[in-house]
Amino acid sequence: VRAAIRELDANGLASFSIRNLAASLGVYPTAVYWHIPNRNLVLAEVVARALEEVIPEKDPAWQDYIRELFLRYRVMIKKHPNLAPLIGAHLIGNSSISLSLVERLLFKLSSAGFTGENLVGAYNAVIAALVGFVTQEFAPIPKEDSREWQSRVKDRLLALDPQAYPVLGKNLPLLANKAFILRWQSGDQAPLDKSFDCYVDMVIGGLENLLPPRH
Amino acid sequence: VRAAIRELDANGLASFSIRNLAASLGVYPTAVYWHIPNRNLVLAEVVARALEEVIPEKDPAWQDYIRELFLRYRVMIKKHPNLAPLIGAHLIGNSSISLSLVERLLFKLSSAGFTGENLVGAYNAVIAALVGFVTQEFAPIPKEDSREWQSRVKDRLLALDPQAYPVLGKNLPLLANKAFILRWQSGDQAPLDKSFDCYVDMVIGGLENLLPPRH
DNA sequence: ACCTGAACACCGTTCAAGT
DNA sequence: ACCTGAACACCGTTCAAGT
Repeated sequence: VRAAIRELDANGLASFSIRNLAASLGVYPTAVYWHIPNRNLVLAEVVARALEEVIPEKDPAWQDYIRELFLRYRVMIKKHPNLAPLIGAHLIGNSSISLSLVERLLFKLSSAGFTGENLVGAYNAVIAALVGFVTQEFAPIPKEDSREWQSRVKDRLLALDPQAYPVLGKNLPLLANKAFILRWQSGDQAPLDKSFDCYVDMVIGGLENLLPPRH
Repeated sequence: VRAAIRELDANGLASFSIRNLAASLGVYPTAVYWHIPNRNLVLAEVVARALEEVIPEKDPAWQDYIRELFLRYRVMIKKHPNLAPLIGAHLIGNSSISLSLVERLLFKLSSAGFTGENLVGAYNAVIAALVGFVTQEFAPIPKEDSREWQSRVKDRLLALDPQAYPVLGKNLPLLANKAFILRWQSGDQAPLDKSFDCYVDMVIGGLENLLPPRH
């Protein structure tokens, strides 16, 4: 699993193969299959290990717990950006991810006042939000033809007709390479720090808004 | 592009190959390369085409516009669940996605009162939230060993120690296969309708909360 | 203009054989 | 217990050749 993480950090998910993993361990590809049943289970273990360090250690008010959880998740992905699509867009990890993460979050949300169906809704909303922003922020750019791809994105923005797209045109300097769909670099090159703070505020504010009225 | 969407709907992203695409068109694999430069550009066009139908047609208050946008995105992904990871976890689409989508959303957010850096923050928060939930809801399960994988997820939940995980244990019937990390089916089999509504409320409430005070 | 066909450098995985 | 080695059915992409 450690070797797999090294490989993923170095070469990305698209290039991760059992054959490369074996080579990095100085062993024949087929030897790996004595230790693990298949490629997906290697990735599941990688995801589980990475998420271990995301669980907050402190135990503050629920709002701060959630903020801390979001920040820690993003810090982890900054260290391992190539894991972003794996956690955010595949269910592979579900068989291995620690249930402590889940229990702790559920506990915090129920202490906030969510119960029953509301607890489920709030939990799902938090997990979705936790993973959603960062998955997209650190989504990989196409590997083979990255140069051409980057200039296609960039050029069509610079050549944009401000008559046809007035708000976009007016705010282009603020948006170019700093907003989703308008970026030609991923989060490791062009992080969206400010927007992420904004997003976390939105999530916490929205959750407070969702709380059933105290009686 | 139409043939590619058919292939993706039928067999998923993992199985999508230029060779299969060519076969479905009754042609040699290499013939495809006369029409498109590479596999990624096929996928970029697919993403762009799918997102066209997501733009709301009506022009209501910004809160309802955003709700409509979220609902339409989810309806589209319900029709093409295998596109979820492509849009949510890769930047491939950025070179082809229609800028009208962006302009319309920016216009609505600026009409709500967001300007400058706040506009960027709100825009990024909305796009992240829009794609985040649905990407995870419809994330594919491992293809080859789906049976074993499903029972691994299911069995460890059913065998869970309620002493060690009290909140999780107590709410297990509400959570099993209905909450992120605790699911063994994807959104096409086990949709998270209620949680999604909850999530949209959270996002809109959070955005209102984010608005700079009127003067 | 558009397709065939051979070729190259890759994959995950199985299975028999070694030590 | 753990690894080698051959093999199978796949990939994306290039390049020369056909019509």
